[in-house]
Amino acid sequence: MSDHLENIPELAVSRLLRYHHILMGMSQGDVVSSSDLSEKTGYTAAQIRRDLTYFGQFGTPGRGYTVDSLRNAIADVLGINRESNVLIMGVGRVGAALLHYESFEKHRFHVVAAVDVDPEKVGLEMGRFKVRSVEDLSDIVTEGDIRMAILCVPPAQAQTAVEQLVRAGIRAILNLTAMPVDVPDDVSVRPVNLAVELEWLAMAQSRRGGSRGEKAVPETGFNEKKKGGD
Amino acid sequence: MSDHLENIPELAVSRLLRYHHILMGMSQGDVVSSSDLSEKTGYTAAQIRRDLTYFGQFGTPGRGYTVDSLRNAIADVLGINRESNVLIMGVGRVGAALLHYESFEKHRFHVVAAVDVDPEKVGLEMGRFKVRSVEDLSDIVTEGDIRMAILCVPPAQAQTAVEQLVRAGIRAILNLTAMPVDVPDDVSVRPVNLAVELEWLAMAQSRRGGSRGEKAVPETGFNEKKKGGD
DNA sequence: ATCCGGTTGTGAAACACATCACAATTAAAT
DNA sequence: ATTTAATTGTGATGTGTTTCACAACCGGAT
Ligand SMILES: NC(=O)c1ccc[n+]([C@@H]2O[C@H](COP(=O)([O-])OP(=O)(O)OC[C@H]3O[C@@H](n4cnc5c(N)ncnc54)[C@H](O)[C@@H]3O)[C@@H](O)[C@H]2O)c1
Ligand SMILES: NC(=O)c1ccc[n+]([C@@H]2O[C@H](COP(=O)([O-])OP(=O)(O)OC[C@H]3O[C@@H](n4cnc5c(N)ncnc54)[C@H](O)[C@@H]3O)[C@@H](O)[C@H]2O)c1
Repeated sequence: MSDHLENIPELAVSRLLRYHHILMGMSQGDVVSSSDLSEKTGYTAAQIRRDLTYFGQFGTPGRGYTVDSLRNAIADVLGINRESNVLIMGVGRVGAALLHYESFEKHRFHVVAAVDVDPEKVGLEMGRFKVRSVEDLSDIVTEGDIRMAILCVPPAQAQTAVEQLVRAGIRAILNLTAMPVDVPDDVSVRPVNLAVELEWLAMAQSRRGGSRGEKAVPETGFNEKKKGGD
Repeated sequence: MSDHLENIPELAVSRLLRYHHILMGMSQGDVVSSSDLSEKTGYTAAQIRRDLTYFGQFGTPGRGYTVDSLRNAIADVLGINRESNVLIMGVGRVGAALLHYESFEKHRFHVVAAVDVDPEKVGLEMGRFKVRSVEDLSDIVTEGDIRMAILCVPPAQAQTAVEQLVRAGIRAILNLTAMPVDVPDDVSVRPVNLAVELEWLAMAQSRRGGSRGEKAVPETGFNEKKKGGD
């Protein structure tokens, strides 16, 4: 309960996020040992214990860690210990699927609004939402206390849409578009690109016969930087 | 053009994948320097050059690298220099969106079939596909020469569905389900979980005022290992 | 009260990775 | 032909991360 996020190794941070996620799926009262977590993650038990010592001591020797307090400690140091409201931008096939998806709630993310530029879409009821116009974006963001958005507009509109989002006050964007976007330094973008994910699989494929795919490997970063091809 | 994937540092591999992706979006004839790539990726130019020396020398001093040959060399060493056929399993909202998505072609992934368990869905025309029954899975996989699948069934069916896929001969699975799944050692799974991606953003959010989010960070690994909660 | 199996927390050593700095090389200009 | 400006490829160095191995610790059994 001492050190802060800045002094924790980047790679440890990505693992902490993983532990957190696993702990979210365990019953509060339970006790979990580093070797339990090792089995679930593929990381070594020693590494897990080391990761935890970067910011405190929570375990009891001979027993392990109590799920609840460990999860809380991690969430605390990662700064993900609060509720977040989320906006969906672009209600096409992907955006519509997201509006019917309920499972974000468990992770304390609340989808609270959806906007589209297409007059045909504005006003439609989808899931438990009414699609609103992108013209009202600023108001929606302010009223809804929204700081995060999921971007699912066509790639060609990605940059424009991001600029609208930023102007409206959004500070974090999950970019489902395959298109890289530029943002100011104080806005975070996290790209998700299924083609890239498939490429990882293709790579793993071609490794058959080489090293067995045991070792777990690190996690990807924060911001995109410049424009580039698709 | 000498060393093999196994002796390349894990972290370098993840960057190579990134370079590859960027090069895919540039015109073949062009020349690109390590500092160009540095701007686009956020990695230092020295690091990029170092990454490339792990498996050969392709540049001409004073000019840089020709896009085409560099991309090819990377694709070659990563083993992603071939076409792959892909199956969609579960044609709900997400699966249907994927069936209308064309952009995988650019990356040499070809969606060639879709299956569902629901008799209401089987036989429907979606995009340019006819949804087929999960009972015909083995035949479809064999006939279509398919080794990769994108899993978009409900979380509760994830493990069952994966077992069907593996039995049918699929060797690589992109898991869009939020549910971790077990697979044999020689099958690769790549989980994509939007809630986790949102958590990265929440984390970046809470850093405001701390370290500027400049530094690019590594990329996540191959296989899940055991079951766990959602 | 003591022992015992199991587990944590952590120094120290080993390893992997990134950065630095520059000689070698090239294309283009003169 | 020579100069110039640009850029590569890489030893050497330094930093960051993982692993090892074990003393300290805890709770429960005897
Ligand atoms: N469909 C898939 O399976 C899939 C897979 C991976 C990535 N993607 C990407 O996700 C994005 C969305 O895909 P989709 O299939 O839902 O596309 P879509 O064309 O069905 O939907 C796009 C929606 O965005 C709206 N829009 C356009 N500009 C806007 C703006 N400035 N503000 C608000 N709304 C705006 C459009 O009116 C439309 O309703 C695309 O970038 C696509 O490349 C899609
Ligand atoms: N909807 C979203 O925005 C979203 C976002 C993130 C993740 N996900 C995940 O993606 C998955 C799919 O989501 P969805 O909204 O499309 O769900 P959905 O319920 O609309 O579709 C699921 C489909 O899978 C089929 N199915 C079930 N068992 C099957 C089997 N054994 N073999 C073949 N098909 C089978 C069902 O018949 C149904 O058509 C879920 O796991 C969900 O958690 C969805």
